[in-house]
Amino acid sequence: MAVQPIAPCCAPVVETALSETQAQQLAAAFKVLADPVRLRLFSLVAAAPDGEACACDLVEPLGRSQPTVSHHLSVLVEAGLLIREQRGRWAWFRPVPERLDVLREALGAATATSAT
Amino acid sequence: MAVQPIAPCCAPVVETALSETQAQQLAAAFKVLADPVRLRLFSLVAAAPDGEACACDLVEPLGRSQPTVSHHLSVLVEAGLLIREQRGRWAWFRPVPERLDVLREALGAATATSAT
DNA sequence: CCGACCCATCGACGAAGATCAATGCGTGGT
DNA sequence: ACCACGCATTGATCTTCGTCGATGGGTCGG
Repeated sequence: MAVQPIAPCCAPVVETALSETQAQQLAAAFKVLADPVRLRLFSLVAAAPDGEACACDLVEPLGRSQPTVSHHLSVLVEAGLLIREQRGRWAWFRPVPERLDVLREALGAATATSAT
Repeated sequence: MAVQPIAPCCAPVVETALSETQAQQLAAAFKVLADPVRLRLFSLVAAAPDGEACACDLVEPLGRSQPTVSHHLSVLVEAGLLIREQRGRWAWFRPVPERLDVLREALGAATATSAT
């Protein structure tokens, strides 16, 4: 997918208009999460009991082929959302939830729901 | 793009693993924002001085053709991020920032940056 | 009325991406 | 050494999506 690490790029979208460059970076970041397989992969790893997961345990629950899962894992690693660690013949993945902060900040502050 | 309104679907991605249906809904929501033109459109409308913007003022700053801008505006409206109001021959758009709350919540709570 | 204007829709084209079968490359057990 | 295993890479296919030119439907001014 030609992915780049998710990096802070801009003030909240609701406050100031984005430049073309800022919009491209933000869109690329959202594009990483704009796929159900990648979302499930990240959530599987992030919700794993030990804070890490083996690739061998990720293929079956997704119902996709092994190359497809490997591809999506690479995208997540390149985006900085996952860290890959090789242990013998197994590849283990740990989440980097701080990378999500960039996107959350770009979405702006939470809207007051029941304020007067 | 065959868009559906952005709606709450799931707990934060870092806490519990997403089901296939939840992942599809979330991915669809992120896909709406995974385009630089749509991001700039939304930010232009959201940052407009009067809280609304005319479509006639959105074509030129984006550098895209009028049909393209109209298409992206439709996607944003179908997703519930913008509201379209027709006034004579002009189409005015207002942002619905609350729709972003769903995505922010799905990203989970903010990560403590300098906490001890 | 008639023409200018704004905008949505249609049809088509090209680029990007998701997917899989086949293959290659390490690693570890026997 | 050899083979089984786990995973990445390649090549190819099919779908999705962004884009634009052309067109059509309303709306306003003269």
